[in-house]
Amino acid sequence: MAVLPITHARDHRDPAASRGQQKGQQTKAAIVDAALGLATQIGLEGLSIGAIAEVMQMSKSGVFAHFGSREELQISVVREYHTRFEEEVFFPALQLPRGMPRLRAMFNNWMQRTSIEIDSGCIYISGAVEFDDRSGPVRDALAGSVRTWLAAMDRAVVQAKEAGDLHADADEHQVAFEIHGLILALHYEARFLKSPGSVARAHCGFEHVLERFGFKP
Amino acid sequence: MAVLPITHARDHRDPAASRGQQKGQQTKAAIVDAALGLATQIGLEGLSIGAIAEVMQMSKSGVFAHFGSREELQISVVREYHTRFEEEVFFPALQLPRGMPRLRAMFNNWMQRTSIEIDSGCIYISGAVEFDDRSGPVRDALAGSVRTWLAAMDRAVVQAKEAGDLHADADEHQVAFEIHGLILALHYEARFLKSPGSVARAHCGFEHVLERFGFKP
DNA sequence: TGCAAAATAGCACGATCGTTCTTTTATCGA
DNA sequence: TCGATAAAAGAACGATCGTGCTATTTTGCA
Repeated sequence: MAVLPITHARDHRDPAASRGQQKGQQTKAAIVDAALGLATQIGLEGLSIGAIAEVMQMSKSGVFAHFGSREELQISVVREYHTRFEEEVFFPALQLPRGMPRLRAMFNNWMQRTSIEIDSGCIYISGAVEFDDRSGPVRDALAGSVRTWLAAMDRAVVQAKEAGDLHADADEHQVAFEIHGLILALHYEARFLKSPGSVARAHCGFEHVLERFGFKP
Repeated sequence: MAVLPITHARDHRDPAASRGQQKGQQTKAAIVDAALGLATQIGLEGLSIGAIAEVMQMSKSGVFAHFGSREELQISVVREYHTRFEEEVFFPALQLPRGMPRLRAMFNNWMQRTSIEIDSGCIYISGAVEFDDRSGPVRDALAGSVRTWLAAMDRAVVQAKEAGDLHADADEHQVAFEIHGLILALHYEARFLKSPGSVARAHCGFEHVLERFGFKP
């Protein structure tokens, strides 16, 4: 389905780029974008081809044909979210030197994204609830993305230890665990309970974690 | 199924109590029990009258008649969960003296319930995701229950301050916020990511929070 | 500009959903 | 045990779901 014919001329110049410019691929990207917007609000399981078709002003079958199954659409959405998360949270932090600057940047970027997601929702959090006792490719894609990010957090903590910013005997995943908890509490209390001041509490909690594990400002 | 016959004597003594023992009320309680079991696994929104009817070996309309709407059924499930949560987590902790013993008990009971819910799921967490940008009576019931519990946590922290177990200037909801984060991280990492050692990390994190806010063992 | 192929639309399918209405069965006091 | 009433079943409804199949339209190169 959606077979790409590759002409000689295009093939010569830049097959990947030309492929990305065909109408189909462009529409598909737009569908994934719309689907991601819907998924952040109503969850991956709440996604329906019909609702996406309405948003896109397309027919159900027109949308469907790009993916072949709802599951494949969900996976595309997870991948798109992963890409954006990396671009927004992870990559900018890599510009900063290892150790405390980068660790702080990672947390701050994560927090900022979560703050935005107080309105729009986060599929790493909603997806975890929807797929926590299921199996299959969607769950695998989701868990893979989250694990990748948490592993990056672990590495950032290790680097902070190596830089002498945190105690050498600090358990890196304990630090990451407590930070993860702050993000989850922020999302829960701000998005569900609508309680004000959650962003400040998460920031405050982050400082506590750093102090506890040896950071001296 | 499992019918309790009602004697005259009962009826004479307390009509209200006997009414509660009529077949219908008993069946309704059994339905709510089954529905709660389902909801912890697939969420409140995943609940379907048909699935409950199958579990109960009843007809759809037989189940439906007890509630009048799916929404009313969901609310009943939330209320049942609230009751059980109180009985299991909150009331036992009230047996202990105010201050650190009670605060510890509340956290430990909460943790233990969350540990069990690694297998069964927690509707305070899944429900928060499902209803975070919706309105209506189900959301209200859910948010009300959660707020009640978090307020009890706040009070327990205040009492620990009054008992001199925590710093007098500690912000009680900051403490509760960080504790809440630990519970959420435990649930996330254990239930979704299946990563081992999460229970120990939550325990460890709790001690860190206490230390940070002035508890000296 | 014409033509193959890709992209999209249209339609129908079986299933499941919550809900309503009617009918049958079970319950329980008199 | 009878009879009123509560409880449960049964059937049907409109809606929506994912998905297949077959037209139709659009695209993009020769």
